[in-house]
Amino acid sequence: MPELAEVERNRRVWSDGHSSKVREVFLRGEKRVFRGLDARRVPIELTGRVLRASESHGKQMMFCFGGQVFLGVHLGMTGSLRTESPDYRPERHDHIVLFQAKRALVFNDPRLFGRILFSVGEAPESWRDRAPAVLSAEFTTRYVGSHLKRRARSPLKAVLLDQAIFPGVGNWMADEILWRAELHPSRPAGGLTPEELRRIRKESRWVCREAIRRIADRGVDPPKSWLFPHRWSDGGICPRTGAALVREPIGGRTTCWSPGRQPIHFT
DNA sequence: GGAGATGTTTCAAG
DNA sequence: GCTTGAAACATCTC
Repeated sequence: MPELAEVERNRRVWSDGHSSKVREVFLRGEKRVFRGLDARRVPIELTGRVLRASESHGKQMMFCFGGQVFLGVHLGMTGSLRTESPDYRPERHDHIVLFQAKRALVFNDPRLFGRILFSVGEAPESWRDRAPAVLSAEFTTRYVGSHLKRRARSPLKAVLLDQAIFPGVGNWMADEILWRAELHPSRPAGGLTPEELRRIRKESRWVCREAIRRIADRGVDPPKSWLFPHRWSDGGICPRTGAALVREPIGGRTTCWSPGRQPIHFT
């Protein structure tokens, strides 16, 4: 269940293990989540290290250990982090478990779309090269506009999902942003007026900030006044207009929008 | 049994 | 060389 705020919530679960040493590492190194790295190094480097700090950025998380050891986690579509007791026995879809004195930090991912990054000395390149956060000062209307221009012919929905532009925005957040900005998800990204561009930036930031407050800080789902609870199945009603919502694939993903509120008038 | 799922990467075509 | 769309990845749930 991992978009920006869910990712941050998962990070906070493992942050229980800050300042504690890793006594033992369990991992299923042959699994796809370790693609692109030599998984045998992971237990060798991590055993005996203290988890010093962690950070999330978009859909990525980085856990930093003593000795400049870095463990990155991407939850993919079905990944999750949780803690268990120190005598926990790893189960079927647990791919890495870090045992500490008072808990076990567990990464579970049935569908294996998630990914583990690992490096020693400095953080992995993809972490160092990440795009500006939606909530950062660099995320200006000018910045958004220049990136949308490059994707001029793609539907807005597809561009909102581009992690190099909107880090952390996933399928439901993209729908929420477009619904609030009153923009049809099929609109070509290059055809927005300056005013519409400002709305994209404003609502992107609002949805990211509020999602973190509710989901990461308080652990509750967005309320009925959002598109969120109405978008998951056919038959949903727009909480602003009272009209039927539409669900159709756009940009390769299930997309939900409110026709009266988000017209296709190509300006 | 079949379709679809809150994601990314890769590949081929335009 | 860049953009774009579709397929592939693997498993579970409805």
